[in-house]
Amino acid sequence: MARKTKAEAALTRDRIVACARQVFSRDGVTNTSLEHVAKEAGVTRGAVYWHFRNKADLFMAVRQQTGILLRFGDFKTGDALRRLECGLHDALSRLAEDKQARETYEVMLWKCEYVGEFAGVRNDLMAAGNRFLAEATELYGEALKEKLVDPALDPRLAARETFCFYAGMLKLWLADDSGLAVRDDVLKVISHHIESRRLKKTVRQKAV
Amino acid sequence: MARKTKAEAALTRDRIVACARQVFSRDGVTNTSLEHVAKEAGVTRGAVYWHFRNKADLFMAVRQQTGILLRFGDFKTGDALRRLECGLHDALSRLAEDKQARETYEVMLWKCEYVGEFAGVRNDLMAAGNRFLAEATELYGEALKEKLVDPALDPRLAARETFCFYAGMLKLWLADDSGLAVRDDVLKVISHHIESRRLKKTVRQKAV
DNA sequence: GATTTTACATACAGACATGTATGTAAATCT
DNA sequence: AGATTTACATACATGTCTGTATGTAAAATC
Repeated sequence: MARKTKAEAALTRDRIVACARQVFSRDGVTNTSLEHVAKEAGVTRGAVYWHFRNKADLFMAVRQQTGILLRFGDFKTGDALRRLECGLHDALSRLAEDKQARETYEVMLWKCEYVGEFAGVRNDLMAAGNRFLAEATELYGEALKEKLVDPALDPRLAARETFCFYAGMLKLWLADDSGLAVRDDVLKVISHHIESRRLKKTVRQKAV
Repeated sequence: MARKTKAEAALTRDRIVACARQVFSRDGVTNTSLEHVAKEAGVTRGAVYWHFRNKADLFMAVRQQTGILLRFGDFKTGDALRRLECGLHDALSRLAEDKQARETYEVMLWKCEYVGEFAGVRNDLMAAGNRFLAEATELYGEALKEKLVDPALDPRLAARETFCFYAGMLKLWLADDSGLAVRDDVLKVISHHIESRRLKKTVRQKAV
């Protein structure tokens, strides 16, 4: 077969990854054979095995092609609570707009078994979770200093709570057909979660 | 082969289900062949196919063998918020004590791909979720009537938030090795989630 | 311009899973 | 007590997936 140019090869690689994501999200990771992926991408398994060592390796590439969802650092305006809210808001909005991100996360949360070679992926996920926890703890700490929240609030617990909330929301949002109930008003639910912590002025002055 | 008595047959059936849960939780649903399950249970695939139509059917049996985790109805004492808290508390405690429940939920949340025949299971899960939502909404409504919470609280949104929180907490708690951080103080996080909604007396009287 | 890689396609061998068909001895029914 | 059904074990036929080995024509290198 006619050898492809380097640029062309990069294109087929990208195409394979994109098709893998699509097929994974349709059939589940374990159920999709590399031949299914290859056929979808218009190549043979030879091409897939040229670019990737095996399915797990391809799966990693799928994950890498989709960037991180949550970037608290992007938001510099507003107080700590608002920055938290904006971060979560932004993540869910991106999910709604970006089909690629949606598919990738659906695969990770609903169409993948974290076993064997994939157990490592779960550790990756949890590492990302720990970064979330650290950032959220930081932000709640700030909120405490700025007296935006009940002075008795424990930033560590609050961050863990928000983490659980976010993880569950993401998963439920992605449960397509059945998740529509949650999907309708995620943004409101997020605001509710964050804003319900905010102390009203009259409350802050007169409470206890 | 010597035909077994009805009682004996029921025992082997139970044994197959129990072993299936164990193997599922170790190797993932898609990766386990019915022969693996059979071998673990000390029978052949013949026995498995006698009792179950296929793997999906067996999986349903695994789910059914483990009862429902969350029973708000069991708690009659205390105000609405406390009953909510007790329900969540109880679910997580049961998870910590009951290995069977732990394995079953680990399979459902981490070791299963919701695709094809298993898409129906996800709908089951979401139906259970809707019951959760209904009960939680009810309880928040009560809390509102009893003036335990901010009168501006929207029970519907609050219930959805708690639902997301619970779903994420369950999933994170079950991420064994990596989830230990969350596991240590789930109970405190739950209390934090519920109690942070409770209006303090001085606040309730003087706010706005 | 000859040589060496590259980017695949094709071919091959082995493992494994599934569903069903068939056999069978004992439990259950009548 | 004979007939029937049950609770499996065994055997079979088939499809599928994986990894690797090999072939090849054109890029890339020199």
